[in-house]
Amino acid sequence: MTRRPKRAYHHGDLQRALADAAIELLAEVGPSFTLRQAAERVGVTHAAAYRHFDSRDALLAEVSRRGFVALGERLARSARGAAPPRERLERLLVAYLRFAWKHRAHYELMFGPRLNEGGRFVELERAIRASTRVLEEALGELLDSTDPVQCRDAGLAVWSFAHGYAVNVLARRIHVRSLRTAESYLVHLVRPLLDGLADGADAS
Amino acid sequence: MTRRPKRAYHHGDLQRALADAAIELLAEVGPSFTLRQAAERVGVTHAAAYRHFDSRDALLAEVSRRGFVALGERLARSARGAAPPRERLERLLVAYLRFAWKHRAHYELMFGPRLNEGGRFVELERAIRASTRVLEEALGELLDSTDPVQCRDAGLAVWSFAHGYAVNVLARRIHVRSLRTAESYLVHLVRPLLDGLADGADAS
DNA sequence: ACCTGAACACCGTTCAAGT
DNA sequence: ACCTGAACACCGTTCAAGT
Repeated sequence: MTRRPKRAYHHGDLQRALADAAIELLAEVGPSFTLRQAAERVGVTHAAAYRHFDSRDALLAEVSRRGFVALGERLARSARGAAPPRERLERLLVAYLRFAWKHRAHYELMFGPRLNEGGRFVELERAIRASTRVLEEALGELLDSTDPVQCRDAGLAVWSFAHGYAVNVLARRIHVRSLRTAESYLVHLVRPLLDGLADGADAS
Repeated sequence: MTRRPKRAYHHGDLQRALADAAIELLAEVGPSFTLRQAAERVGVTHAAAYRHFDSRDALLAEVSRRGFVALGERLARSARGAAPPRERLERLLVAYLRFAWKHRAHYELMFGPRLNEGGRFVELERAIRASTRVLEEALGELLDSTDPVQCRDAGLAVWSFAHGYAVNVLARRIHVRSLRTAESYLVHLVRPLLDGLADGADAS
């Protein structure tokens, strides 16, 4: 489909506009934002949304997908500068935390109860996998390994750690005064894990 | 399951009955269960719920609190048998995963967007802290340390890891055919972290 | 093809009134 | 003190009708 240049939303890409509005509302009023609010923000009747999304959950899934795409981009950019793998990993983790911190509600939606039950929303799945690829690559270098299984395991371990930490920070179960504090505490806490991974690779 | 209108509830502990019903509904229909459904299950008008809870969120907070109490009990019980700290920790992690697996929706609610914003719900906070105490104790033994800061850091690291792993399993981002498989994979993945923690304690 | 208007069943919350 | 009945504003979803 051809994209009309700078038309009003009504004639242009309403699907995209609704997702944009939903992401804004997520930041402004939280996860209980309404399909009708999103439609109103775009300047369209709420029934119009159903031309582009099967349900509110389908809209949420698209919002979630866009979140993973954005997260993947941040991670990739943060790892760009050439650096020893150890430092690269720490930068990745910090970038991960920053995303969760700055897009709190969006992040919580991404990791909330499953939006893609039943195998629908294949694109969401793909976006998730792509977002963690950078992590596995950096770990491959740290472990000096090309074994995909080993890299996947390590990637999963580090990702799980980062996510669990982010959740604890967002829920204020960790008392930090600023994002900066949370960042350095994360780097501090993850050190044993990275040490353990690197040593384990040596031993084998 | 079977609708049984319990006459006794009306004169008894309606607050408890509503929370019970909510937990059942969480398992049966998921997180979008309704305050009205809970009231109907108890055999009471939905307006009656507001005599015991300020809002639906308050009911959710109570349900969450009860979840953390239950989780704390499982963890404590799983660690009871005398065993080397390493094995004890692995049992704790397995018990943690089992809880998340068996009470999926309840667990997701517990770690979902914050129910206790604004410092209300102090009891929820206390239940959360209590549930992780066993973890810190076991880590104190592993690290052979009584330094509370060190134990808290280690506890936070292991807890973050366990939570992140559980979320990835529940979201089926990790492909496991059974709970048993998920358990042993968890033990496998967490090994580097425990190694790193133990080694780090030796070095200092 | 895309959107509107109107309707439906349902929801959280409130409150005067019953017991 | 605890609960009911009725009401309010709002929601997700559907669909015939407009353009």
